[in-house]
Amino acid sequence: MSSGRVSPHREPGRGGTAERAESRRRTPLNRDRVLRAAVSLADAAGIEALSMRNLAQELGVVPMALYKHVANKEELLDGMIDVVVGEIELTVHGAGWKDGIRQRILLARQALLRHRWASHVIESRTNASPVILDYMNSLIGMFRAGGFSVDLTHHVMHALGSRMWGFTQEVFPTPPPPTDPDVLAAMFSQLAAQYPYIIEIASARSHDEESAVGQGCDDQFEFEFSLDVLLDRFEQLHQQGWSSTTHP
Amino acid sequence: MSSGRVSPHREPGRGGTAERAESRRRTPLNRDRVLRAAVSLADAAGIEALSMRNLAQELGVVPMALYKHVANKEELLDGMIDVVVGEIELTVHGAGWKDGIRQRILLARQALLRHRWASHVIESRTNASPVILDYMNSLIGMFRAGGFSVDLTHHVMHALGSRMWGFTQEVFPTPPPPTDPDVLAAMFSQLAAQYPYIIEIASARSHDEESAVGQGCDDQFEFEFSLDVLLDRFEQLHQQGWSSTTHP
DNA sequence: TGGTGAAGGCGTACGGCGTACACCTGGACT
DNA sequence: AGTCCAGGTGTACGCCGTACGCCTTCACCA
Repeated sequence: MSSGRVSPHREPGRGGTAERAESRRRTPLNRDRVLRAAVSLADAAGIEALSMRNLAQELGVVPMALYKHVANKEELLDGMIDVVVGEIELTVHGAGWKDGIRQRILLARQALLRHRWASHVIESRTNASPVILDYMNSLIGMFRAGGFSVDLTHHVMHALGSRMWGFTQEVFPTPPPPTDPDVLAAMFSQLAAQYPYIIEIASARSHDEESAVGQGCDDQFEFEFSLDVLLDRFEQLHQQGWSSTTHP
Repeated sequence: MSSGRVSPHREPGRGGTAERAESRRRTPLNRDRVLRAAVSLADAAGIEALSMRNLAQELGVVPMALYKHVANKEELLDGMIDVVVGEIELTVHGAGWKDGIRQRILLARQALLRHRWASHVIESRTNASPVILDYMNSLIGMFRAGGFSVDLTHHVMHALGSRMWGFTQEVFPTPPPPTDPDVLAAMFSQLAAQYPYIIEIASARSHDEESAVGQGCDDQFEFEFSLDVLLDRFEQLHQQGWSSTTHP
């Protein structure tokens, strides 16, 4: 694809007509275009396909050209996270801190879900950019506005952890459900003997589905359940005036 | 280092005396030794220093030799996690599900803390080994034994998430505290203007310490706080007979 | 006792990665 | 007209995981 790409420097390209064709890619690359292209590439081909070389090719440019706009790949990833986090809508809905925070986090979740690689990348980041700090600061502010003490807010933010970005690390393995029904049945009975409780749970959540094992859960439900567990308990602690000094 | 290493194949080595010197490394490598060495290497030098080449060198062997014992690096990482998870003490302490689970998870945390790379690796795994399934199965069993319904147990395990391994993804950036006091003060006032709430929190938790900003939190306290938030709320939901069908 | 087969270590090689470094070029500003 | 420099180029280096074929060793059995 995009086979008609030629190095623009070789052609004088002064002719008014030909210039138009080149104009798009001679627009000097800038940091923003690089980040956006990186996000698109990761969206389309997965984060593991995002190499400096692939990204450069996508932009019709030689790999080293990127280094004029980002210091290195780490900084590229930081910038990509900024783009995603920047998409989080910061308007406040709902009444009261609890509803407001709930809605805010669910909006964050939507942004993160549009870029499935983002949760993995965000967890690998070690430096917080202003965009990240803005988000955190405003979230903290919502607790404070709800009357939470500085102390409680601090611990509560820790307890939220990565859930403040709207995702839960899926440490529950959802292995590929084998299609062959015989194989599935055999595997099922063997697993049932060895891991009865896991099978019990996996089988139970067949509300609508009759397909016994696997099949995956309703991620959105699980997320909201977990979020509410946290928020509801936060509320209780707040109401009973919890403090780390009185409850060590 | 280890300069005296020579290919054993070149020397007949039949002489009884010289054989002893070689005996240690001619002990045929096996999967277990490979995994253990990998864990040690990651412990000592960090997970990013763990390459097949480095690991091979550590074992006095050529890189490709490892592939006779592990299929590829992914499987190596899986195996390393098995080693770590296998270190989790599965004896049950405390009375009642809540205490039992709390203790169990804190023991898991200890194992994970002995291998700081493990939390990052465990999150990147996509396949659950029998060792992992064993741990999960037994944890689920503790909820069930405590009278939790299959339904509630399922959601509760999701809510635990990676905390069931005893770690919390530290999405809170603890940037390096600049040593120069002047720089620190300047940075402080600038941050205070832009992220007042963050600064408020960061400054507050100076119980024992007087050093204003940064400095990191008491991880263990934060972990236990978060764990208790979850377990306490789980208990309430259990007592009030929560069910996903009645509380959609 | 000699032959054989498998287990396990070896060597070479390939394609991909991030990126250091020197170079070139076109356009803006003096 | 001359200078500067932002920004794109080309080459090269040292890592990485790992495919493939070879060679040694040794247990086993005829």
